[in-house]
Amino acid sequence: MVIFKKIISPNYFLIKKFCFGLILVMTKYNHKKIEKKWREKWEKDKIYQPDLSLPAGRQGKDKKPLDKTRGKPFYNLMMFPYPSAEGLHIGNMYAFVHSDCYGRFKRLQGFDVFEPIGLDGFGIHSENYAIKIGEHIKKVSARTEKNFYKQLHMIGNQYDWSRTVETYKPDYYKWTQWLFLKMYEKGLAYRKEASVNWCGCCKTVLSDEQVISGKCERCETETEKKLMEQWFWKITDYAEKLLANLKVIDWSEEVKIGQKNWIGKSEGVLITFNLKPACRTGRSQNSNLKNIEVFTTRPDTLPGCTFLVLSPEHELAGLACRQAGKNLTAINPFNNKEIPIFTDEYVLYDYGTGAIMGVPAYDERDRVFAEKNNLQILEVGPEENKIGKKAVKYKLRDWCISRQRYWGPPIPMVYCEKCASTGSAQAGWVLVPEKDLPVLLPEMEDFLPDGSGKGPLNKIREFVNTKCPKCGGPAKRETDVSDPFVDSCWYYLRYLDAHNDKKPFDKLRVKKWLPVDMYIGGKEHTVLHLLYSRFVSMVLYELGLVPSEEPFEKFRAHGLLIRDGAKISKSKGNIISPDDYIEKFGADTVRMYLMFLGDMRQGGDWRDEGIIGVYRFLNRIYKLQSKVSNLKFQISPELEKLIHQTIKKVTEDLENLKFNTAISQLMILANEMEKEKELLKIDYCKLIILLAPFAPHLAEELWEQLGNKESACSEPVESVFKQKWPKYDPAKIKEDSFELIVQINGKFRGSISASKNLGQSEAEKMVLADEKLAKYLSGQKIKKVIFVKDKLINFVA
RNA sequence: GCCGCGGUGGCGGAAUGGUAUACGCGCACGACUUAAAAUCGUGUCCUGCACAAGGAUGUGGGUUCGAGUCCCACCCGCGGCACCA
Repeated sequence: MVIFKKIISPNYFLIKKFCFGLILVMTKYNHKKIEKKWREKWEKDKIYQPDLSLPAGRQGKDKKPLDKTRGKPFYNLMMFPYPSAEGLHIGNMYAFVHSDCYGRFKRLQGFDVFEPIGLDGFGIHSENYAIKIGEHIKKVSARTEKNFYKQLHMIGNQYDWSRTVETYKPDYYKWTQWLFLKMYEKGLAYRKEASVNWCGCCKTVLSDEQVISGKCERCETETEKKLMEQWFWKITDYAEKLLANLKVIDWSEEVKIGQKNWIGKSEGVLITFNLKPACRTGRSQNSNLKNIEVFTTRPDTLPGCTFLVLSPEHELAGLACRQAGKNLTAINPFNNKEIPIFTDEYVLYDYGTGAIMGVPAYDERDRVFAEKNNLQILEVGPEENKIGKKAVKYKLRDWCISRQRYWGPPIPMVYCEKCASTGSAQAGWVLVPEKDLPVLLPEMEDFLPDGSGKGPLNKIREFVNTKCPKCGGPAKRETDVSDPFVDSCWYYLRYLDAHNDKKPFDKLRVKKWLPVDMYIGGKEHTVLHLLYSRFVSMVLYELGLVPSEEPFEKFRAHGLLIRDGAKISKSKGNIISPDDYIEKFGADTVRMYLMFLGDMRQGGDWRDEGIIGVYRFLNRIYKLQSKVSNLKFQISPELEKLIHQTIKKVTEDLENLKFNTAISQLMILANEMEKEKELLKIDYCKLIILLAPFAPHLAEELWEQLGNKESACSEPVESVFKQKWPKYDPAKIKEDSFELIVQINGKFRGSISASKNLGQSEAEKMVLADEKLAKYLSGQKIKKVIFVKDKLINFVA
């Protein structure tokens, strides 16, 4: 019996599987075959490569002339992924398909669309992942690159695959280092001491995101702050411009607010407090300071100032009181009263002047401090005064680009003692000249930090010991690598000239394509990537290398994709790999479901149950083809109107990135078309073009199949993406009748079909003539009638 | 604590101050089928026998002829920032 079961059961399942498969073939379109066919065709015909020739009239003799058949350049950019694990997850896809759908829409509208892709592979995420799985980062990167690109092919986006960039390849980071050169030459790169997070157990520097509530992410040891010399870029010089330009760029409002708050401009006053004369002659000999300057936005509260507080790093901090005492005192310039000076950590060294005036009556934190130290709280009213001078301060800090890690571009600087002593180089630091770039990231087996506090590159003597480019003497290389945000702040430029080893990007070419017309990405990048990119673009603009200060004309943030109401994360075990769904339902279904499940700006909730709806929809569209007739006949006016309404709605929704409602409108049209016995080919063609940005593979296939039949479509049979986006006829949408909403006391009681431009008295008569509606009014004393033309009538009793 | 975004059926989600719940999922019933799956059709916010009448957009107020939408206060969820004087 047991043996019998063993024999029969696999066969039984095989038979079942076969039958099921057969039915699938009969009732479903073959997405695997269709999608593979079109992916290959798109790539073979290089159909998505834009015209990157130089602007007309300015190209050299041997450059090919501008192809006039292509449209206006449209740079459609999406945030390139960082391959931190083996493969892309559905959250990455979420952003990419929306962006691609928009790009395809623009292509159909006749633009010459440039839509590139690449990998942001340098950085701590990738490095940590490699360390975690115990494999060398280079090996891991090679593997993830292959897999990421495979997945990105599968989703069917219209990428220009001839211009991919990977930030961790020498031909890319050579130019990241070049950017450092430019910054340094312009006086925007400098070195200073700054604190880093240090884990004493792992003996390594940690990034802020690796410190979870004061503890090391990996070993849970309490982290400490360690002062180290680091490289900075002077983004603060551009604070005002970064702020001011927010008014002219078309970006998601929330992101602009985020940047504004991050820049944190506040206008106030610098007030000088003289130290008490006795103090100066005494213990403050080692400081030249005769006074303390504070920054305040409330100079009118000066009368209530009863003490000063210095940050612990302040020059005079050592002399001030740690507890109530009178080591050092100052004079309040408003009332000449002597007030104590304290030191406390609640005052930040790098904001304002590193010193504040304590006004416990008006400031919550000052009051807490005063109460703790039993200080006087003076309840006096604010009073306008002219003490101090106006000043503007920003929260924005300079950008620390140093990373004491391995997986990044080495900062192209050399330290030369000889040049330092002769004063021929600023503090001994010498730039690696452009001709010697790239400074290659050396191969190393063990790229874990060595515990010295310096980066892992410090372990390689051959790398560190070098010749000074200036004097030729012995010198030492910088062993820090740069922040991955440096890689990503300029990648959109490199796409345009991805394989040029003579220069980072072509000036004329960027002139043709920049600024980026549409940039879609996550709002988690509100303040870092998006601010750094703007800053660097401003610098390049001043150098005359790019055509505009702002890199991204239009930016739209998308929301977070969650699953079953929860954030998608490994620990929750709810990670979705797009591959399985693409295998089962096809890329078109996955694309469309991602766009259908919610508003892009708000994010969405992926439910496995929901994807079937979109799958059914695409199959219905496929089957509709059998209703297409080659005969000419008059379609119903209702359907004709719906077609025009759909064109209008889908066009407007796509322009406003409302993909979800655009799809629902397509569903409405398809549902109506299904009810027809026959469809005009020209109408079905319109539906296919409208569908194309969402489900490109299926649209191409249907377009081709239509072309094999006779006539009707005026356009030649070719890629559907070479067709024109349909236009709607406003006259066909115009209604001559409408449903008059009837309200009694604001409550909906019914509606009457009426012709447009109906007058109020006419409308009242119609309501009274309606038995059902009139009964609501009988016995009521009507005080007032609100009449909104072509919309509603409201009787107020 | 501050800033931003949100809270609508069983679920994902629609709604220029004017018919709340489009579209989709699920569910129920029906058609096709020996049967199931697939597909198609009908119905589906709640209370009610009702095509009678009410009640529902986080809570409480307000403005308005009329509020999911505008204003005020509060509660909850998500994301970001942490003493920025």
